[in-house]
Amino acid sequence: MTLSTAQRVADVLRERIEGGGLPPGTRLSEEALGRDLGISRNTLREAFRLLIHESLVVHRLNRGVFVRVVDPADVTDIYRVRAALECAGVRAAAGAGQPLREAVTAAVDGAERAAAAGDWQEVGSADLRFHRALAALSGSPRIDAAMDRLMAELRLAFHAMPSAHRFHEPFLERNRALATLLEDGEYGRAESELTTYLDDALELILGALQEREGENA
Amino acid sequence: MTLSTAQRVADVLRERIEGGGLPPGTRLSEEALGRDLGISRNTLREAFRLLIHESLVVHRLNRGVFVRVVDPADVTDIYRVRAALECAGVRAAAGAGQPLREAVTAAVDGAERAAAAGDWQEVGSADLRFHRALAALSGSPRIDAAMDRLMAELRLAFHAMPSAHRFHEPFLERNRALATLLEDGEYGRAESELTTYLDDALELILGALQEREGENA
DNA sequence: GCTAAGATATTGTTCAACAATTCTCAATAG
DNA sequence: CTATTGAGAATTGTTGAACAATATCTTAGC
Repeated sequence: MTLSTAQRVADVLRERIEGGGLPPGTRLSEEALGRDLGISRNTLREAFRLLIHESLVVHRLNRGVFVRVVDPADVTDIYRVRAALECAGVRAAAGAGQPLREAVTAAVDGAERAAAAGDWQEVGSADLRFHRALAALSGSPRIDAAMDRLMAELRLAFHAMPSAHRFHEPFLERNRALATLLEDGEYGRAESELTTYLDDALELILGALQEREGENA
Repeated sequence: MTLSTAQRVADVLRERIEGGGLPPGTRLSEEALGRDLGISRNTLREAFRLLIHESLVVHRLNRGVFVRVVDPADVTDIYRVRAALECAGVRAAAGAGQPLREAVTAAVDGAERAAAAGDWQEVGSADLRFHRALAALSGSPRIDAAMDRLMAELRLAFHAMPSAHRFHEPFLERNRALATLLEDGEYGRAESELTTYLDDALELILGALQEREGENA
């Protein structure tokens, strides 16, 4: 057995959460879930710890674990941190190695290919890879890890987005523009464009969240 | 009891580690520690997970957990992230609220008072507060949390520093200069000064680590 | 001195029982 | 009718034990 039971259970729960089967705010009862999955409470708790580390769920003492709720304040904060890390990457681009710079271009290429094929889910993945590649230009393992956690949190918020197509389409062109600016060494302009880019994306998401909020009235 | 057993155990271990009672590289035996602290292995492992999340200890599969060893590559990476977060704070200074800006000045004041009193340990604490206040200008809870983790990691490396006095003295003046630049709205100059400041500090620490490395030959 | 097989010790995983805490909900006082 | 309180139910926290998997140490043989 190369994968522990707890890991497999965590995989199942991760799928259910990201698939929408377990909506944000849901309480994950140890007894009910354990009986459902045929495992002991202790093993389930071990699985919870893995998901807590991914910040997919949160743990409240003596109250249990709940599927993470990402509210507008969280999304705003996530974009603040992204701006800091991705801008730092852009400013480090001049001194970054060739492989790191190529990863940026490769992500944009992938997004355009996926868009041409109409695979908008893959466009979304490529977009995440693009932004991760920007931050990775710093060459910092800690920044890479931080970006991964931020992206995992964002995925939860994306559940509220009505259409991946409509959300990602306008950014395809801007991704390409950013990549070109970097290739041309226009780091200052790339940074200011990236800043407004992130502000625009944040506003789109916040708008979608607010609309969805209105529905529950 | 408002704190879980695991949390209290984690607190005890954190103190022992930061106090030097458990030097970097020490293996934390589950059975021995559990017997020593009067808790079960399961609870101790829960405490370990909290410390792992703070990156005070590391876990190696089937080998147990060890007090974190911070090597030169780690220190370099930590300073890369600090540069990204603190510079982001400086650039957000214009839009930051009055309390956040006052915290920066207050930290510099505190450091100077402590230096005048000859309390160099307190100078070190005030210096950390100063840099945390810089990053906090972004107004981001996630950035605050990240800075706390980075500082905790750095404290482990500081154990290798021979003299807090010699290390901190030259930066007292530069802290004041930075705070003044911020008060005067000279954000561009503040950022470039901060960048060279962090580079200098990194070099000092790396030098000290290398010296200490030489001693163990 | 070095290698390999076996013995020992430690961590990984799972379980079931008990303790401590929170939650539910009806009864009561205002 | 609302707010409070308290007993009981439901849920999580903690423990100790057992067994499996892995690493480390010991020893025999070359």
